[in-house]
Amino acid sequence: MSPSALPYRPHNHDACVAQALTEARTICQQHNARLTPTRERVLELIWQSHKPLGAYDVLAVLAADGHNAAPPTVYRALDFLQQHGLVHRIASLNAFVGCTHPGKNHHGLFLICRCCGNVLELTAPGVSDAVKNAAADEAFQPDNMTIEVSGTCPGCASDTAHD
Amino acid sequence: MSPSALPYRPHNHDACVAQALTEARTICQQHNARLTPTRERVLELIWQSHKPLGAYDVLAVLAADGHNAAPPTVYRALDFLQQHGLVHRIASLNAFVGCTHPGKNHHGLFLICRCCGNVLELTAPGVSDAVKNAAADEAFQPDNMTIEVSGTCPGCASDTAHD
DNA sequence: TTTGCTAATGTTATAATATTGCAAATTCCA
DNA sequence: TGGAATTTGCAATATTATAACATTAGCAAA
Repeated sequence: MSPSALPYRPHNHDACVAQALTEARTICQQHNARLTPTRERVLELIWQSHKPLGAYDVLAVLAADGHNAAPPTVYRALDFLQQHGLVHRIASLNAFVGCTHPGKNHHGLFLICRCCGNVLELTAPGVSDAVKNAAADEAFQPDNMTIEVSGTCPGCASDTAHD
Repeated sequence: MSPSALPYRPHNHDACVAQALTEARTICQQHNARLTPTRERVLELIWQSHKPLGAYDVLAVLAADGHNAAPPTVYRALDFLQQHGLVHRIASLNAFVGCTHPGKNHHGLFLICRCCGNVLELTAPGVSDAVKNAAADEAFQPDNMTIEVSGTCPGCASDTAHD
């Protein structure tokens, strides 16, 4: 099994989160950026599952935490985390997931399961190359790409198979 | 020059619109679907340029037309047009563009110029295949893909080059 | 021609997502 | 410590999208 297939399989998710936070601290240090308590908490919340979380879902948890937060609080934290490559925004869902390859320079491809909602982030060089070629054919200079595929993950496919 | 490079070059855009409307009528007939006046007007508005138009931009024009329209009017028309493959929604912009390959079964790839706002839709089999392969490697069954690339179009690149 | 069905539209309200602008507090560091 | 820059708090508002229900138009069978 490829390690990237994690979200679709049982795994020790606490370890996932812990690792994400540790990596985030390292990266922020390297970038000389401040992973403040709010930012760290938002990152932790985003990482609570492999399902994308909406900004207002984050906001609700912060409120439950007793944090007196307003939308800008959340959007600012999310902007910061995106800027440092710690979370990705899934445009087709208006929601956010933790980046599973932080630090590495990459254009993610996201496999979004319609059934369970989990998102798997892949680094697919073949895809980025194909996109770059297609753009080059039109003399277009790409600087950012959004590639999101929705469908059925292996887990959900096997579940429905014997319904 | 490939014909698909049209949006980035001067062209007789009225002809573009006229052709889009004609094709739309044909397709709706084939689908046994009704291209009502509101739907046709919305399609025409979407086609007024190759820049994506927001739902509320459409709404504003309808209002200026004297049409007593509310958001659902526009969203319904847009849903209809999307269903019949006549317009595409650009997820990263929350906006809509006319489909330049209506009728053909395709997954579009969109090149979005940050500078002029024009969008070029490509049918790039190499890209879809690469995405399908990447998905297959994870045993993921894709059913819809969003591929949006933002960057600089050739026209804008040459403009800024001699600034 | 009426009746009844379905698709389409009108209408009001509201939900969900995101941003602006300014003031206050905190952190950095010289 | 003092001053600049960053971060946060907060209120208001902008933008995008949908829900729910009433009404009307198109069309075919009785």
